[in-house]
Amino acid sequence: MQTVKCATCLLKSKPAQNLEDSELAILGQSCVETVFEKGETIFKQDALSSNIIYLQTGLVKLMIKGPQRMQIIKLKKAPCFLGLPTTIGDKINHYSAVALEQTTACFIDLSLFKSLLRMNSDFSCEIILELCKNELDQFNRCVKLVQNQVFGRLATNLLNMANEIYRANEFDLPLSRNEFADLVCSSRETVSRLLSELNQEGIIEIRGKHIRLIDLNKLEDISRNG
Amino acid sequence: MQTVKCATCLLKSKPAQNLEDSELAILGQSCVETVFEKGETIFKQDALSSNIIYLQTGLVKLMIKGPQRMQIIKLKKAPCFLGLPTTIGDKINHYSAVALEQTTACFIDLSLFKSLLRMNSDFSCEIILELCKNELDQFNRCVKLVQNQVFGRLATNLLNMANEIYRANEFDLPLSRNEFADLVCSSRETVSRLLSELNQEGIIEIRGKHIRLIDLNKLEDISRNG
DNA sequence: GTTTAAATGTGATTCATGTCACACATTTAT
DNA sequence: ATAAATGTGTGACATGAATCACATTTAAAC
Repeated sequence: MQTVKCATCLLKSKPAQNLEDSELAILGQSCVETVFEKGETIFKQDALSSNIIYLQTGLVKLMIKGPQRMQIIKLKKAPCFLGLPTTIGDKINHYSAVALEQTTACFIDLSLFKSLLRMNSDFSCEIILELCKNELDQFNRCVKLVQNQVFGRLATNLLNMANEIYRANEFDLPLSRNEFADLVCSSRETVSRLLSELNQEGIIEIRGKHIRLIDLNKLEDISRNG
Repeated sequence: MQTVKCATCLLKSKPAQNLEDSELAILGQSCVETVFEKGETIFKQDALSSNIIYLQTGLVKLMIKGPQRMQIIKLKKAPCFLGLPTTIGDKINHYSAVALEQTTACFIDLSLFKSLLRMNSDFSCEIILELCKNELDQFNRCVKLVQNQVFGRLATNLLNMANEIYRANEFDLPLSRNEFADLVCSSRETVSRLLSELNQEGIIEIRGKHIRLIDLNKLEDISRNG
């Protein structure tokens, strides 16, 4: 039964914890679950969209087309909602989402989502809170982007993956060097060079995509002042 | 009577158009109006805050402390709400707001604001919409920041002021060269140089702070591809 | 009106990082 | 298994823009 499924699955997300059984039941009726393999596009910039996406499991990159090249604006890890800012204003996606590993996503009809917002004020307040947090994060990302050099941004993103995504100091990079460059807003060559340098100085250990953060203090320092 | 005042003033903002008379009356009771002169700080990063600010008239810069220097993240023109992202999560301001011209601001108690969000779902939906729009804007700003060079960002911001803030091709820059540099994420010297250059090429005309945009097409072009 | 301080313009210099070039490795297709 | 395609490391070089240094203008203070 889909109703049950929604109740057990969506409840992992903080805003949805405020939804009542009856509301979850409504959700369940128009909630479609889909599995995406690594590399598959979940939604695409400039395409029409009338869904909010709830990311049940997996990892996703959000990408936006710039004047020169594609850029990764952030990584999103399940459980979370995707595509609120892109869907709720007009019906056109202003960025793309691509799976970085096998990912389960539920498509929620936008009008249904909106009526949930109206029905349950605790739910909508949590959504507001999350949006506010996102905006702040984005502000800080911007500031770092300008005032730190590539070295600092690289360190920041490595730490971020360790702390927020994998919760471990050893993990496999979910991105190619090229994608990593798009994330830290640099070029493939520079990223490659700087990773080697960190490796030589014993701050990290890197073998292909596998990475181990060794000297966290030094990384923090580079992240702040680099 | 304060109640009347709120009804006539707040209604200019789109989200507040959804508030009912009774709700506006509640607002009026705990809404404090203050006038800020040019240069005065409305709220300050790292300080405690328990207010949402409604900007009635005027122009404000939002600034954030970076590892090296202060940076202007955006200009906000009345009428609008200020400080949602900074206040609603925790109680600490994550950025500062400073008046760029004489500005009238209403301080709204946060808990009151929150209860309005709960009471009136149309209101909260409009707020969500505005937050989503902000996040998108911020994404795009980030992308431009990285992929355009200073010339392009300069042009973008000039056009922005003409179109969004002053709605005229001739206006007085509300910022010093230093502040303008903080806005386009560059240095005072570079901004000065590039403005001179645009002036010499007859794309803009500049005399001190007074600026006139002449060749809008060329500016658009620089804004896109510069 | 004179003095002082702040804001601005412009040249010379330096540096981080993007770009080009190519070798090598790894994956995918045939 | 071999070929083709894609991803990666590293050197050489070019360049946008920050920084330093100083002249000059504008605004503020007395």
